[in-house]
Amino acid sequence: MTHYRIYQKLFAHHGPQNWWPADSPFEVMVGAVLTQNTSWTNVEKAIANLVDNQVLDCEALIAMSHKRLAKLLTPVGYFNVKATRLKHFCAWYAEQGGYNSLNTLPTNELRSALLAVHGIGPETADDILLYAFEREVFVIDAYTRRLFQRLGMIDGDEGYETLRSWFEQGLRRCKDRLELFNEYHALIVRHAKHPCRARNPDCPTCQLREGCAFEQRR
DNA sequence: AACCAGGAGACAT
DNA sequence: ATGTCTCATGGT
Repeated sequence: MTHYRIYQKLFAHHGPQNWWPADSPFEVMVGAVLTQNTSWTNVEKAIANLVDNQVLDCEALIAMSHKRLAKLLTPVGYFNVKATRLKHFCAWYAEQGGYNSLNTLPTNELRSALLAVHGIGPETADDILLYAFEREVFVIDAYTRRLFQRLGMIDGDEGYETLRSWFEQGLRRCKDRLELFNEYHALIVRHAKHPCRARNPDCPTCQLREGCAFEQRR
């Protein structure tokens, strides 16, 4: 089964996901940091806190105290770690001249620049590249590993870069890759949250098993 | 009441 | 290069 075929099945079953849920590229970046190992519903609460206090803004986040920021980030957990990471990111972001300035960089350079920021790892960097800077980068996360492991297409212990290039190569000839990568990653997350338990020929997991085994506890 | 959530860094081996 | 630990709230 090809990468694209699995995408088609996911799309047929779940429909368009309209990611990333945010009102601006900067909000995408903030959300990308806050959602590290954290459910999105908790991130929504923290972002609402930032909006309510009028600090969903690069300069405002830099200016405020660590203590106050950490308090607003309470719902996401790891609030001390994430307050530090957000501040590091914002300082870098402002220093680099903001969105338009960074957007002039080619994808590879922008990616290494992001990875050099404390608190931005491969997945967060790729979330930002794909959903904020609209670059053709395939995001790998734990769901992606588990799904394709259960599909028997990978071992599951491959390195991040290995998997990313595996997906990007597998989808290299597809048209509208930006939209494809955007939707594909969102669909994988959707499929993890809403596993299909019935026999469904359009479900990439059900197709191989009786009942959707993906994300089934024990 | 354990378990997981749209990970990353520090540190030891 | 490859494991293990920590960070921490909120929903199931």
